[in-house]
This record gives sequence, structure tokens and C-alpha cells, in this order.
Amino acid sequence: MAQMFIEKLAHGASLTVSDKDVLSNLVSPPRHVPAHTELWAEVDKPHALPLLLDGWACRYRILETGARQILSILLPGDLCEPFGTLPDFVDYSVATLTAAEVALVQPAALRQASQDNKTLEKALWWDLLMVISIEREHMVSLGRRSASERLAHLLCELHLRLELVGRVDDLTFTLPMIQADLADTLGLSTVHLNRSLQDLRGLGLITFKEKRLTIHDLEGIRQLATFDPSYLHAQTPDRTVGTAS
Amino acid sequence: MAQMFIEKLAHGASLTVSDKDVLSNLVSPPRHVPAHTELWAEVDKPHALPLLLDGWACRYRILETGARQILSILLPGDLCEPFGTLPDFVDYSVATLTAAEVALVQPAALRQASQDNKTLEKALWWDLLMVISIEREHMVSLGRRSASERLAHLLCELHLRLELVGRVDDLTFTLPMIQADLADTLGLSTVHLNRSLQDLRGLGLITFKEKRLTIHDLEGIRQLATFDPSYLHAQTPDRTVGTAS
DNA sequence: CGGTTGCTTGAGATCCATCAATAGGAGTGG
DNA sequence: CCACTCCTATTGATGGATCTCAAGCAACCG
Repeated sequence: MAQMFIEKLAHGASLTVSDKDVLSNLVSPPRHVPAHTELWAEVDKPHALPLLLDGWACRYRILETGARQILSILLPGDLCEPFGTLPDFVDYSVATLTAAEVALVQPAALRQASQDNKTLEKALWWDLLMVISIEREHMVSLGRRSASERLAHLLCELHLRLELVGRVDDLTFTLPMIQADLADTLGLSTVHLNRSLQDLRGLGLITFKEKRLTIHDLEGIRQLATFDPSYLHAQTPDRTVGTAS
Repeated sequence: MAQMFIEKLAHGASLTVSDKDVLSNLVSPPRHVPAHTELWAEVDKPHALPLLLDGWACRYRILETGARQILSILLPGDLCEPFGTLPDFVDYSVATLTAAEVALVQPAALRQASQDNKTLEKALWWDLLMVISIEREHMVSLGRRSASERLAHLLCELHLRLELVGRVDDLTFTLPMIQADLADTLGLSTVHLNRSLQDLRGLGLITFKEKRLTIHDLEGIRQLATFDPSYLHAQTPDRTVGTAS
């Protein structure tokens, strides 16, 4: 089921039952995919867009030196590429971080639906906007925040995004990434990432054990990260992306 | 006139004369704006989208510490926000780097045009795709490239983008940014940026004087930067043809 | 069990930031 | 025209943040 996808989009516009039906019909039945599987590789590119329904994935780039930079973390409900932006070739990869459930969407059908239905259009643009927003915030981290601040910011972001799809339990959520994944997301070495984690632990802000992360002081960690929860443009569902007046 | 904008979009789809007319009509007459002027501040946000017709600008964020991170450089022909993605509030700023000519576009009209005209739709999506692509490449630089590599990569990118709007003269172009701007783009201090410039100069790759940058060894600088010119997804320049189909 | 994977710690090297000072150019006002 | 200031580029010196290399340890697994 496209559950997660629809639940997330509902934060971008007030979807009616029939809107949700339309969305459901755009999504193929999910398929199980093991951890560490390339998603583009399995797909007829311009015609199918993977949609993550369960599990985590990431968009990343491998440099010639072998270094990896993770560009974005994909959570349940996320499209591999946001609405409408599927190019005919991609210069980076998308792979699962954990075992996952992956469905397919026809990009053309998505666009058609957004032309036929203003509410869907708004929701899809909101989703695209959020992806861009998250990536820009990520750039700020990489350029101007210290290691611990970057880590704190990422944890705040994941916490907020997981909340949108109902995967947070009273300030604790499962964070299935290994330290090397986190390091490659934040542009750090694994050694230094490890020390940054200890930093946050030492400040009493988090604990992270057996893939469960819990935040002990939400205000504190947000302050350290200078995290502004409004940047996802989420919350109140009514929002316009420039729809005709 | 919307010259630059149209010229750039022509790299994303083969625009006919009438397509270009449609675009022209979407663009208000330009206004002169001095250097270092906030562009959002002057605009009724959800209803008007600034379009840079001449001069340079940047999208940036100021942190609480006072540090600045420049997220993207805007060149002639660039929209302040790519097609369709104008949120009703923005958590970063856009300001001119030089004196500039700025027009306004109605985002709603842009989207309407893209629904009525498949070629325009394709061109506008291409432009959005390119913005995302540039920003992702920027993330790779910030996360995983050394100072000199970052600088080299930025110069390669600007060179290629300026070529798309006909502002390169045989490997030299005017680069009106001061060193502090470059540093804030690349996540470096100005001192270190200065030394990175000397690095590239010392390698005989560039000269940069009086705001004119010339690349002496395009292959060399691209190799140092691991710059892949295909990442802009640009069509081979179609200066030859003004009409198609 | 031996091998692998992931986490942790220590030590030293490197990259880059910060601080401080100089110098040239551009504008400004007297 | 000169004195002044501001802005920008440059250079040196020092310190700090982060990387790399290396080793140890625990958990898991065939």
C-alpha cells in the first residue's frame, strides 16, 4: 500500500478520500528489496520512478577517489526523485540502506494527475519543495557547521521527517544507519563521526544504541544545531505554491 | 528583454519562435537594481518571482554566528527560484552581487504556460532539473573535495553555465565576485580561499585579475576538479535553429 | 572457531581557521 | 590635490578541527 506516501503528502495539502484513491492507483504493488541494493539499476529509467514504502535508502555519489557523499536520506514515503524531476540519465545513485519495500510510479502519470487535480498538484509541489529545502539545509551544514553541529542537525531533521510519517515514539526512533553512513552524509570521517556522537552523548542530548536513537533534550539539541523546524514547510496543511488566484 | 532567460531555456528544449513569444509575454519589463540588494524584500512574495536578466546574484543563508553560506550563484537568465517552487515563505535570502537588471514573472502564469505547451513544459522542467543538479554537485564539493578542488569545480561550473548564455569569450569571462563571496560559496575562510586561488595560479591553470577570469588549461582544471560537463543535462547548443517542427 | 563487520580509542599529520598586519585602490570630503 | 577611510587582496604565524593510520574489542555468523 502507498500508505506512507499518502500520509506524507497529506502534510502538503488537504487530501480528500478520492484524492488518496487517485494516488493509490498511481502506485504499483510493492516489491521487497534487500539492503544495499541499487534502485536505479533495476528500473527502466524514464518510465518508472521507485517509491520507498518501507525501509531507508539514500541518494549518493561516489568520487573517483572512492569517497562517498550521501546527498539525501530517503525515508518511507519518499520518491527516489521528487515529482517531475526524473532526468533521462542520472549522475548519482540511489541505494537501499536497509531491507525495503519499493513500489513504482509512472512519472508521466504523476504529472497528469497533478494537472487534473489542484489538490494533488499542491501536495506534489510541496513535496518537491521540501526535498529542495532539506538539501539546501544540508548544504549549510556541510559548508558552515562543525562536526557536532552537523550531526545534531541531521538528527533533528530525521526526527522531524519521521514524525511526518508517524515513525517517532516519544522522542525515540529507529535509526538504521551505521556510523559510516552518517559520516558519509555529513562529510566526515567515521572516526570523527564517532567522536561527535560521543560529544552529543556527553552533553546528555541523546542516546544511540542498537539502532534506536532517543533525544533527551529536544530544545537543547535543536539549539546546538540551530535547527529551525519550520524549514520543512509542513504542519498546517493549507499552503499555496502559486496556484492561480 | 527576456533574452537571456529564453536563450538558456532553449538548451532544454527546441523552442519555436512562438514558444519564445509566449515566454517573452510572461516577463515584465526589467528594473535596475543596485549591487547588494535583497530581492525577496522588494517583492510581493507568492505572486511575483524575480528573474535576473543581467548581473549576478546569489541565494544564501546567514547563520546565527554571522557566518554566511552561499547556496547558489544566480547568473543572467536565472530565476530566483526555479519554476513552480516558490514557497510562501523563504528561509534564506537572495541578493544581487553586482548591479543588475531584474524582471518579474508570475509563477502561476509560468505554470499555466507549461500546461498549455509541451515544449515549454519540457524546457522549464529542464531548468529546474539543472538547478537541482548544480546544487547537488555543490554538496559533493562541500562534503568531499579539498579547498582547491572545490574552487576549481566552481570555476568549471561557472564557465559552463556562462557559456549557455553566451557570456564566455574563448575561455575567459568576467567573474564579478570578490574573494569573500567565493569563500562563502565554498565553505572556506577568505584567507584560505586566497591561497587556493594562488594554488590554481601556481599550477598555471588560471589567471584572475580585475574581475576577469581566464582558464589556461580547461582539461587540466576539469581533471583537478573531477568536473563532468554532462551534469547540466544541457542539449547541444542549438544556436543554428530558431524554429523546429 | 576463524572471519567479518562495526564501534572505539590513541597518536601523529594535515588542512584549514583565526588573528594580525601590510599594502593598494577607490571613494569622500576638505 | 591631499588626508582619510573603507574595502579588498595578500602574507605570516599559530592553533584547532578533522583526517589518517593503526590497533583492539565485541557481536555476529557460517
